Amino acid sequence: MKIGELAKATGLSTKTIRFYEAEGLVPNPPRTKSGYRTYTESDVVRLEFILKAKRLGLSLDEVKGILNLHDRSKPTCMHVRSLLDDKVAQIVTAIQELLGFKSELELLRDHAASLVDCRPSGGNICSIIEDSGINVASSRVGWAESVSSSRLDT
Amino acid sequence: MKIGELAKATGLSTKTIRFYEAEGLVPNPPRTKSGYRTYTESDVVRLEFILKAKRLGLSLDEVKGILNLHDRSKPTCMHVRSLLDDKVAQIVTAIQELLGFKSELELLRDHAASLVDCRPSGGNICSIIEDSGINVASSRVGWAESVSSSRLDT
DNA sequence: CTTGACCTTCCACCCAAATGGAAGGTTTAT
DNA sequence: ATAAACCTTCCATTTGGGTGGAAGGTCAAG
Repeated sequence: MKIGELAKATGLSTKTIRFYEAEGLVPNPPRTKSGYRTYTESDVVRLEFILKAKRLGLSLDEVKGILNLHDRSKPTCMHVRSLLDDKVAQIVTAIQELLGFKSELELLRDHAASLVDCRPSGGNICSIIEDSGINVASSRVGWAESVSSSRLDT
Repeated sequence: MKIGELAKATGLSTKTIRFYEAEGLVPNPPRTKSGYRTYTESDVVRLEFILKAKRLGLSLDEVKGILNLHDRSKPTCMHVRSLLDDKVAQIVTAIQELLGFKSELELLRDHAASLVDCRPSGGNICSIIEDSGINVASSRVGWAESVSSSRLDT
């Protein structure tokens, strides 16, 4: 199977497959004498595995970790279970932060709705934001960040 | 005030302040005859405003939009309110997606815990993932993405 | 007068996960 | 024989929010 056929079989682009190869997610395939990559069914399986794992929210690095274990014939299930546990925990944390943050924003929005005059009374730029009681010193820089960043560092 | 003092006053680095200037978030400050940037208290206020708005989950582009309105003396509150409304809506969507995804993962994890033997029965790499019923064709590529991407595009 | 702390500009690089394109080689069908 | 379709490698770009460093100018204290 050439790379284009593999691409069609998996729905990935040839670019992406070569990218995965460069990233070490798929092994270097044997080449024809003219240099073309040749693949087998097992490569389809492997790429589909990668797609499923990605769909589960695993990063390419995490998928790579699982595949490396597999390739060295070590059991992957414990590893995968703890990865999944970590993901669930991350999601729970994210949901909690989002809920807290949502009520913070709603409070603020309702306060804004109650302002008779839109011009700031004391604040210099926008009283909605400046009267918000938001602590500038806080390290949180946008709620999205608490939710991304999924590396587990081995 | 020189840039280093402004940095200390706001907790930002001098790099970041110059970056914000390049991005149009803070105006070009007057310079000393030797080229040093000179700031006043109002720049402290402006940077603190930016930090607060960022803390509220607004992107630099969104903050810039608010500041531009303010600098042209147009009322910003309506704009800010709708920005806030949009953010709340985004958060609600994100929470719903996360909840759904969490139960998906939990199902999977519980299935994994019930496996007596860790070695895959039919799957080739990891039965937890390969038996997951995850649809490869799905376009979702990780839960984090549904939660990031906060542009509102005017 | 020199040391060290500060300032300037500009350019490159980080993260993830690819995508786009140029320049050139190969295979297949007509 | 030649065009279309495919393949190769390598390099640049994307997004967002900055960070690092080089090369050089300036300023205050001792």
